[in-house]
Amino acid sequence: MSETISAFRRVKLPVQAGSDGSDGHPVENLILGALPRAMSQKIVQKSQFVSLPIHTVLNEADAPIQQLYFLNSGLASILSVLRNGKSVEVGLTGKEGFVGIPIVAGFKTSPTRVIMQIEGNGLRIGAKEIAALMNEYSALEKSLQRYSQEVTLQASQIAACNRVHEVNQRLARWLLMSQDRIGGNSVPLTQEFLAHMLGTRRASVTVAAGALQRDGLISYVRGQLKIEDRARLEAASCECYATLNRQLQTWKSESK
Amino acid sequence: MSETISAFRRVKLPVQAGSDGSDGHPVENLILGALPRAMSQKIVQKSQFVSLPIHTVLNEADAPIQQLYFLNSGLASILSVLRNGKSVEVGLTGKEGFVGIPIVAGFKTSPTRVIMQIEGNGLRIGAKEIAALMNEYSALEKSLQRYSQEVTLQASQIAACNRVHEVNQRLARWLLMSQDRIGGNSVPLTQEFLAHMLGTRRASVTVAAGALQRDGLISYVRGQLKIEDRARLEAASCECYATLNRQLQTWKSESK
DNA sequence: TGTTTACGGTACGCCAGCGTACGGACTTTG
DNA sequence: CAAAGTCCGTACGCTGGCGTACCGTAAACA
Repeated sequence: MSETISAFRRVKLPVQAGSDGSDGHPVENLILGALPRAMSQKIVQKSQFVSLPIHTVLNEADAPIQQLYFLNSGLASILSVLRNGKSVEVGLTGKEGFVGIPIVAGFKTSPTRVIMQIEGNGLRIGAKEIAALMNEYSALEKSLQRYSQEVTLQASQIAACNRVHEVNQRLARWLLMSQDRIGGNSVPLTQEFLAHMLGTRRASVTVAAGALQRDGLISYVRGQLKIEDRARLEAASCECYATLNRQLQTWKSESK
Repeated sequence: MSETISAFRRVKLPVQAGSDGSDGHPVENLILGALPRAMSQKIVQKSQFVSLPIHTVLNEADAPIQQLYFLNSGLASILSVLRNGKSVEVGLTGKEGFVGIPIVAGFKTSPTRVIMQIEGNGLRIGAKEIAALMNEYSALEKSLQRYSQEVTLQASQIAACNRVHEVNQRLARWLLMSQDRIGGNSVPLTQEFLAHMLGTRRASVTVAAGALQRDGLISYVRGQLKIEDRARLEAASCECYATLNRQLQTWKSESK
């Protein structure tokens, strides 16, 4: 792990023209989509459409959380940052969720870094604005709380997984989880960054991914990874993937 | 790890006489203590005082969460349970918090097991009752939400810690965290269960604890562990302990 | 076009921790 | 008091993964 995570560059977020809420940009975020249209419209009005290139930092550790993001596409990683610059992924967010969880409980800072792992776009809204909207719309508040709980679940499972499962399995789990969140079967990601996600060496990823490729579960070339046989990839993964999904499913049915 | 975690026995919880809310049992839980007296009184009225012997299961994984616990004393571990019966601790709760987090977000089940690691007592209240009270008192709801977020923080940090830090450091961290939660400097716990907490072998704990004892940081005999030199124990622990505390402190000041 | 950078394959020595097992000391129970 | 159980120390072989380093090839850039 020669290169520290500080290699992530800060990128300016281009605010797209026509992002005044008057549309032009379809909202694909699932939390917003599940809200009554009047409610989500109001949120869209108060927010800006932003492109989110790879490695964009959405939240920096210990920095005040100024805004919240609803992703439409792409994938963000929630990272726990260690003193030596290393970091370990503790959660994954795509269009099914939002970024800026501590805000929901009324906190203004977070000890975790959130970065775009696969480029995409989304809606950005100020912390104050969303707080006001949460007060106004209890349905919004509830669904943000629910998603927070889902991320807690992820973190818990990953905590256990990191302790007891080996790289091969964790890699398979990560690929499955990311595919679920971005859709499609192509994951544009280098081994270097996969290593950061899994908190391991790049060389270990090379070996693990090599084995998966040899067996025909995945294929890849220079930062373009493709899932070839999802069923067998699930079999190669540790139980954590299934456990997580099962619970998310249960919760989904409970909240109806 | 010859013995699986299923060795935890289910224990009947004796409901103490005089626990009708008319007192006799002082409330030492900090969440309840921080609420306006009228509010906490109401909660106490609706709940029962229970003794919680060691290894009592407060929540079983995947089982419906029937009640919520406010501990007055003792220590509970939140465990992620794996298929092979092993389990890994992802969080710690004492009198500063409560047990039954998913309820706050409206979920009825949890994938984690919560057990008493150090005996104590607390208040038990039905899930429905607390839900009703949360509706009535937004201050209660807020503080439960805040604590949920603190547990998420724990899980995240532990996820990273489990990945990159070694047993010695993790053991020191665990001892410090538990001391913070129970007060005093004596931790009644065998190496066997410490191993379960840290997700490692008992033999590894023996070695790590042996080193700490040799250096005079702790001392122990047969399940009675004592912290002798807290300052040096902090130095022996990984950064995770300090990081966690710093963030909790920050949040405490933010929520004023 | 040639040069630089990014990405991935491989290798080597090393070690923390695993699984397992045995034995000694203390404690509880009959 | 003996027997059974609990708790802890220690040991041994083994391996997954670490740190590091080097090299080939593909892509990006000047």
